[in-house]
Amino acid sequence: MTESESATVDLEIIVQGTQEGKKLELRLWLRMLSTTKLISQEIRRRLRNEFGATLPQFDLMAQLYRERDGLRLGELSKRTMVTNGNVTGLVERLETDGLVLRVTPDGDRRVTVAKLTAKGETLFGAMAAAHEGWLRDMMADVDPAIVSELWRDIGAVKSSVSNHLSGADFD
Amino acid sequence: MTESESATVDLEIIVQGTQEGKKLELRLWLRMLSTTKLISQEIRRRLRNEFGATLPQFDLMAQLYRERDGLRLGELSKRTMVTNGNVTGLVERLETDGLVLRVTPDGDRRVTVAKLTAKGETLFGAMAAAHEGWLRDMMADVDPAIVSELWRDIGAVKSSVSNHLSGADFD
DNA sequence: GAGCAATATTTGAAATGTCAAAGGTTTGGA
DNA sequence: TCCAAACCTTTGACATTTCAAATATTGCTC
Repeated sequence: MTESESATVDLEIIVQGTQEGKKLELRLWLRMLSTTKLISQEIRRRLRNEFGATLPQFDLMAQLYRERDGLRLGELSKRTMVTNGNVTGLVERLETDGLVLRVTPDGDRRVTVAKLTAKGETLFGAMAAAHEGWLRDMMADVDPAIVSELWRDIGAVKSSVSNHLSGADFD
Repeated sequence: MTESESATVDLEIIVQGTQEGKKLELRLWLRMLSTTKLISQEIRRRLRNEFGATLPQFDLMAQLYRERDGLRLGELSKRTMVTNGNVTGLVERLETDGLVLRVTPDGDRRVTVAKLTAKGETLFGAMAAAHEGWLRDMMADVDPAIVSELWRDIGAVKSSVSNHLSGADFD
């Protein structure tokens, strides 16, 4: 490549958005992923140390907490973004710990509905309060206005992604 | 609770920032988590369908791709944010597939260094190119200026989180 | 030079994760 | 009515995940 060609290329890069423009989406994704991992690990560690629970269990219980009548396993699977087979084992273990109850409704015997027990509700209440505090602490250095902006803009990302999925997925 | 008390509470909520203000960090976290899961699942599906690879394998190979001399397993563990024990199995399977090579350097026999094989480099090159394209596609509806902003602001979140970890973690 | 702390990886147990196939149940025509 | 398609959950094979304990090696100290 001659010098003049090189200069031309550089100009084009600058015009198009400067190097970073090229892989912006990739860089955003890597940063989202590492940040999410960091926060997840911290929450996982605290849930384990303070409540003896796991993050997936917490997620599942969160869904049941706001649906006091319980949820079908398939519905739980959608809401937690966890596969059906996985939900089976998850609920199984929570039932063993007395936090969740499984019921088969009269109308349709294909269905299994999971509900929080009283013990489950109590435990989740405590975990949820702590969880919210942990997040506030972890994000304490971030301007609330920025937090708001992020919430909105990540919503836009989620929308875009939802509209460009290859599989049979949709939100 | 009387009606007047109830009204007072409502007013306070509004003054303080309207319901949403209260749990902003929690809401941001939930949205980050679900968005990350969504993107991860899409990438995982495509890696599997088009290359027969898994996301953790892809991540690990990405680190080795930019360090042609290889990396010690402990270093791989830090960079991929995966535990030591996990790296062992991951590298083991990649070695079985002929994508990665394990070497023990002369100087220190405690150490294992993993390197990409020629086959591994070729495969990863193809995966990386596709991967970048998938991300561009998925985020196609998001204004590049927003993507840039998100990259910066999520960096701020990551910083804040890093400074408020309970364990012996730091970045 | 013997022993002990520090370092690096592996191992083992338990939980989570995916996918595909298999099991029951319901439902809606023919 | 019967049966095939659709629906819901479970199962089984395998990969990934964490944590803690076990191994192996090095390096330092006395």
